[in-house]
Amino acid sequence: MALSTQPYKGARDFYPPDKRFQKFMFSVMRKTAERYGYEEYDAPILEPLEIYTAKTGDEIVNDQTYTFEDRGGRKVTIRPEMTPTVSRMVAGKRQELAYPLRWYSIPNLWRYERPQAGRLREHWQLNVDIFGIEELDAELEVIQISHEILKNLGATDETFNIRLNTRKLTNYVLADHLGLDDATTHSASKLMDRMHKMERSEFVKLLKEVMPPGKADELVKLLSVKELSELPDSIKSQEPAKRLSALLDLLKKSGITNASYDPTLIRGFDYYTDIVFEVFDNHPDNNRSMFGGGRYDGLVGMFGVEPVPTVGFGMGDVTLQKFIELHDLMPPIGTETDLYVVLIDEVSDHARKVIADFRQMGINVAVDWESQKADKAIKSAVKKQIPFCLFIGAREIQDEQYTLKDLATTKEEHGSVEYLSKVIKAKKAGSRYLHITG
RNA sequence: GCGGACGUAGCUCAGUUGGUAGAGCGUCGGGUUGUGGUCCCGAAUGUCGUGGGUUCAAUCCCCAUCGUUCGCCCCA
Repeated sequence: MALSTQPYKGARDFYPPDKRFQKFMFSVMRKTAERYGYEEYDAPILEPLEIYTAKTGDEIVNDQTYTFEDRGGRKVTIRPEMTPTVSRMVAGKRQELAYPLRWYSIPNLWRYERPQAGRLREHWQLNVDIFGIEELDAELEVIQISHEILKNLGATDETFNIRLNTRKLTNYVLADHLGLDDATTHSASKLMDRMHKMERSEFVKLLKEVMPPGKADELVKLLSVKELSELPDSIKSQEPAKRLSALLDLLKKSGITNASYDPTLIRGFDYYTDIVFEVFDNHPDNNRSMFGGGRYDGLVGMFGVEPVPTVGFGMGDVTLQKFIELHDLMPPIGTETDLYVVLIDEVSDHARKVIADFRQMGINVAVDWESQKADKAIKSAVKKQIPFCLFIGAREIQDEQYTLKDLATTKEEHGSVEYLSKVIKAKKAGSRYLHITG
């Protein structure tokens, strides 16, 4: 019985071209985060189950995560998200860290679920968090970073939009303004989160099943506003509304033209305490939320230390890749190998020395040790997308002038190792694919 | 966890109202033994996802199972 060559359900193999693309995405993420002074951290992929159950307080965690018992009888979970982990790390050094902390990471995360479009069991997610700032500057900075990553990937403001809301305002509207009890507030907010996914009449019908019809009608009216200013005075005069309004203003002043208020925005996690945001793809074939984040001031405090105000977001690679493909932002990404050496006659000490010299010059060299025929070696190099071929045969060895072939232009030139290295480097520098410099 | 669709060559797929299969692309070889992408010629490759059932006979029908995929629940 032959073994299957397929990767595990819901997980992916990254063949070199896939990995190249991933490295490209990650490098844009890293460079953008670092431009804002964020530092990279990492942590174990395994965590004690409790850091997830304590937060959500539910057994759902058991059903939707990879959890097992280790040989010491400990319940262990493969991390499904990074936020509890980073909160744990901050809490662990609560007193000695220099605030504000600006941290980022690109962890591999796992959840036990049925795979579907844009959602696998395994994915990578950029996590950007700022700890220790209560003011809106934290929200502004984090949203700027997420906006700028998309821009640095080549996206324009027209291709996506940023929606904002605040948990506090939603709670005020449901609990205080409409006077709903806790259970009704909860079920109403779950419905609100799905409002855009259904017909309006369907939404109203479902809403009326959980609350008095009059209140449902009023809620629908409040959820239909496009701007904070359209809300009744009694609501928009509340602190959370003013705060959100100020943030929207700051975003506009920062040149972000695609951010707006969305009263239906909730986000699934319970740990958000105030402002939340989500980034939506504007492409008709992918009209969905790509990623988001918000303020969660209470999570660090769960570890028994003084709480730390925190704002962060998570950006997954699967949805981001879909965005890049749909908007045709995929850059040509070649191999890291610069040069494919073809030994025409035989492997000589001279040829070995030449190969070593190229490497010494900083050129990434692969050698075609076996193929005697030049045409096969060239085909192989083309297939590997290596930009240059170098021929070393009797002629070259004799006059120490080697033959370099540019596989894209088919042009050849002869020269010393030093000269040809410069030619290769010049071409490499010209093919920079990042939209961000450095 | 629930429901739909699908599973035939490396890839994309055709096919058989039940008699053990085909195309295109790709791969490999040759034309062209120091030069690729074009062209021409030739070749290889399948337990028709897996297991069981019905049948003289199953890739086809039935059941189960695994996998892929889309959606629901849930929500990175």
